[in-house]
Amino acid sequence: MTCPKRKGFFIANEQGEEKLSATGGKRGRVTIHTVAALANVSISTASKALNDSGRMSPETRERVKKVALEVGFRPNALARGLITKRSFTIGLLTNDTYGRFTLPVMAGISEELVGHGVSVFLCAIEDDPERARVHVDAMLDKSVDGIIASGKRLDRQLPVDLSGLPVPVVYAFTKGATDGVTLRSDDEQGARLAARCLIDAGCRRIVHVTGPKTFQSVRERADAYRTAIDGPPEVLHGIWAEAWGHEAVAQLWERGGEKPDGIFCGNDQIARGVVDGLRERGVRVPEDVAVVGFDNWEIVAAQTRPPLTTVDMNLRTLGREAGRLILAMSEGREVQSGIRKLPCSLVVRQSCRGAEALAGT
Amino acid sequence: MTCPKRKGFFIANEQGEEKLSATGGKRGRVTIHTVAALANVSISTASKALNDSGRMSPETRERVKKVALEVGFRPNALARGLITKRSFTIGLLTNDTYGRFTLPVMAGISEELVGHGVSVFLCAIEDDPERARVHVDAMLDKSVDGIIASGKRLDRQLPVDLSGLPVPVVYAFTKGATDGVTLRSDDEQGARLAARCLIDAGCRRIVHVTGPKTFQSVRERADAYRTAIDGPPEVLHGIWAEAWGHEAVAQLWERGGEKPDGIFCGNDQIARGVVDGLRERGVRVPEDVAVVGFDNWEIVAAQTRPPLTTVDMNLRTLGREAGRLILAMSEGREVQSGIRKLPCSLVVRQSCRGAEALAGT
DNA sequence: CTGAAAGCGCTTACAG
DNA sequence: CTGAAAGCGCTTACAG
Repeated sequence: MTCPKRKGFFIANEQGEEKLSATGGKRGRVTIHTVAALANVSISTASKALNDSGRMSPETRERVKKVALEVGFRPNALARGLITKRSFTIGLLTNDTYGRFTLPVMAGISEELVGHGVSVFLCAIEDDPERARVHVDAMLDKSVDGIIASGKRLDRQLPVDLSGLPVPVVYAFTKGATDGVTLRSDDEQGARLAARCLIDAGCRRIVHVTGPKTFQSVRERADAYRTAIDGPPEVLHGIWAEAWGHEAVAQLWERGGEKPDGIFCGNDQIARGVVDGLRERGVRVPEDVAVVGFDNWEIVAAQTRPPLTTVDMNLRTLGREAGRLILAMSEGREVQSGIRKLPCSLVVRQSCRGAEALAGT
Repeated sequence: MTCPKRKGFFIANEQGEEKLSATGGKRGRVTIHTVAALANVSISTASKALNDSGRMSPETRERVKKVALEVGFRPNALARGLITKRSFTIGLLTNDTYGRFTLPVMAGISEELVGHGVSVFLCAIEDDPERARVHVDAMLDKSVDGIIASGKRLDRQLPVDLSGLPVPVVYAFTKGATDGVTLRSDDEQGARLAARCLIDAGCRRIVHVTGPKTFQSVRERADAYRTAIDGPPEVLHGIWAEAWGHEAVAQLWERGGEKPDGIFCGNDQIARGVVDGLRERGVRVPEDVAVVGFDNWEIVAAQTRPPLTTVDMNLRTLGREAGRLILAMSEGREVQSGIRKLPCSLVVRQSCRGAEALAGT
């Protein structure tokens, strides 16, 4: 035995043998003591070997790593976090019950972070300040490395003040602190994409059927639509529902005058109502009237007859970006504050085929 | 000064003063040392006072608690977890990308646990065994107190083996280990609810339009339907899509013979297709044909014209139950293994009004 | 090149 | 009734 006869040794070796014989491990996980004992080094050296820190002979480092691998050693994140002040966890706060926006964002965040060993707490707070507070406190107790606040409107804040928290915060798809880091989609650019698609499809008279004017995104999309089209703009405001799509078609077709040959809708639900309304009137989509939606909400867009051409806000990418930023901030890297607009893209299905239609494809 | 002049004191008091002057707290959070120093007790006593453990004079206990409240002391969950072996975190593993099932389940879990200080890691694994492994390892590293595995099919397992893990596991809406604890909805009872509603509405010839026979839930619902109705059963299998609903209506109406006066659909998407198909043929719902769906997927059920009467699997309740169970197990309480079926309920909207229709309400 | 010691922020026997 | 000591499983100066 070349091991120094120190107190920890026998215990460690005991564990080691137990671990080697029964890899299930009932009496707790294998700790760094086991690895150190088995590799015949001190736990300091074991720690440094595994973290690629400190200086030691390459042989020693390799030997320790090999042993660690063999016994399936995984460092206890709680113990590590206590010292390093990094817990490798972050929190995602959301008030989006349906998950329409949260889920893609969450997928992106997770995608970006899981490779860095970071896990994500999901906290659904549903606009309840009390509950929000409880969740935030629970996360701070657990020393999260950062919090991503996500919502469903750009012009509303979550019902809890996240400024002045001892951890970095990134806002995604919700109104953030003025000096915070905020991520959002570029709705104007998205609206231009939609308008461009309709124009390319040969539409001359394009109407915009959208949601309540109180939504910032509604105003932005409408503004972009107004400047993007050639003819006189017409914006019809209503609620975010299929029924409003029907209703709008009824209004447009039951009044006198020229009918539109292109309709840009504020979201996919409205678009679906519009398409259904048109079909019921015997108006063909996209031959007589081309329609473009907004959101690319698969369940709505793909089931519409014909399937919707629509603007995708690339929420998953937005989530990845949020993950990247919160990681950088939690590692102490400087991140520029302000609002970052991420581009939308157009998903072409049947309801508007853009230039293809004219090309006769 | 009545404080013993021990080493920790000055540091603690220093922190205490900093904390009291600037409640923001930049130089780390306030620790139990601060509380102890300010309350003039040892940290052991402080700890016991705050945890309502040990014995001491009520005055001392109160004094410590008061100080803790004043300085906003919150125990570091990492440190506490290291000792008590409870991290007050659990993991939710899911392969349900859309969140159709996961979100309500998650809401229920969270609802049940947040009051106990437990936070939930959400891990979306999308049927990728590799990713599942990475997520599970990351959670074990963080010493989760338990894992809830949730899916979207009762007859499929998640792509990772969760048996033999050092933490308890509860399966929700997915196939679990044979000796595990599994939660699911009672689909047969749900189907009986649907059949009963149609029968009560006066339907004499009820057809079942549903999804692929390969799904266990499809078979269970179909079996329950067969025994629940009076007349000869007829089950049409297809895919889980609106298009199949249309198609089924076409098949039923374009062949000779008697038409159904009631249709029980395997999910809300199919039901929506059926209702749309009927309307397009001039068949009135519910007057000529009553329709009942399954899932109560708000976005589909409420937007259908007329809105769908449908079976709700009460996934939120299922989530709460899963939370309750995992909490019990993580606290070492015995929980009976096996499959637990939770009852469904019927949400009555317009497409089938059950007995009301006959009552003339 | 390697290890003993101190310590992260708590809890829990144990001693007085 | 209260506190000193040991320790959870690690990391990190520091000393040799």
